[in-house]
Amino acid sequence: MALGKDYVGQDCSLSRALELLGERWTLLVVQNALYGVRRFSDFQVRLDIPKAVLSDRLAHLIEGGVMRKSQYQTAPPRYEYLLTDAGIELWPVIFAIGVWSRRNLGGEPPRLFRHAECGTDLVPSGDCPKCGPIEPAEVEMYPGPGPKRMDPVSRAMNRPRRLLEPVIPEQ
Amino acid sequence: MALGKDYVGQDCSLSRALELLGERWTLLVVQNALYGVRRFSDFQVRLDIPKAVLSDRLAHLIEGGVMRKSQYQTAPPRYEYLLTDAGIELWPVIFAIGVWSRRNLGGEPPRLFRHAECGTDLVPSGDCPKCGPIEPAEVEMYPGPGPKRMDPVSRAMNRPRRLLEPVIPEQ
DNA sequence: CTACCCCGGTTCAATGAACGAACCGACACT
DNA sequence: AGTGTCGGTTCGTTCATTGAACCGGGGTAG
Repeated sequence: MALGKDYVGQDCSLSRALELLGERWTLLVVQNALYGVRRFSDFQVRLDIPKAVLSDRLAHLIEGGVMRKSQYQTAPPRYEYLLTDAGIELWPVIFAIGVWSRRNLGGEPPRLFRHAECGTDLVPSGDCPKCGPIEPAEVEMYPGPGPKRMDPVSRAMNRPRRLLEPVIPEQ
Repeated sequence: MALGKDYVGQDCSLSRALELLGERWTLLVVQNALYGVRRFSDFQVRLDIPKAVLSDRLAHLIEGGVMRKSQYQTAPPRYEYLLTDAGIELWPVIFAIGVWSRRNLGGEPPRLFRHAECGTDLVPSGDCPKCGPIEPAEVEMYPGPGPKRMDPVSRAMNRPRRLLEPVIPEQ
């Protein structure tokens, strides 16, 4: 999507954002990164995405300044994929789409979000109703009533935890 | 994207929303509907989108309850495409992506948004800083410094006007 | 009456993207 | 020496997008 045959000629910010974020899987990758997924193989397990596509999407996100690649061991060289500040700023977008989806498409949420400090669930704007606007790192996710995946990565994510806190699948 | 090879197995609201909204062009169609575009040919002129794709996307949006088709003349039968309430509720999502894009990808905005009643520009959350949360119908768009398309539909959109107010290209 | 235009589409061949299976290289462990 | 893990790449098949051509109902100008 990002080469040549884009949303050329569009004059709005939305089209520029969609060239980067509008490809299939991309927003789900960012969402999982917010949820703490960092490793190539963990994204792959959680998303059931072809490796070639994941590789392509991560490359585009890095190119676009949304994620960055960081080496976490040298022998053999291994990398993890982290959100940049620009990427973390996508939290309101992802939360807003989730809110819209639950209101308008229905379905039980597998995860809920509350302000870690005071335990109050976030309102649709993404703010804490008691404390006002909060950072993604102040948000705690905890299991909701909806169905959950049972792969090791998802299971590690089903414990209450803050956004951006690294997911460590057991074994 | 919406048939068979979807984001099956994903457990989150985001993936359900993306099955409907994540296809190429779809969010741009919704955005233009919020900006007042209603007719098939006007979407087509504004977006430079293949007719077959536009037809497909409108059908999916109707199926998903985001838009509805309304007859505006009988001989010959002509239809316009309107947002449902669910569709109008996508305004915060679209505004949030636009805000993110301007902050993180740069570029001059061709359009700015203010509260129609008091004339104050909206804050990133989409609220009016003086009056608090407001409805999309209370938002007025007006030309910003960025480049603008010059097709008849876009030209009609470059005058200050409220969201959802129908665009009527001259001629 | 005829020709042409507008609107809202559909059809079709060519191109490009996504999928999934197979493979690979570096290293660790047994 | 063989097996396993991580982070990929390669490749043939399938699916989606594109742009051009076509179409039909009706209005309008000559």
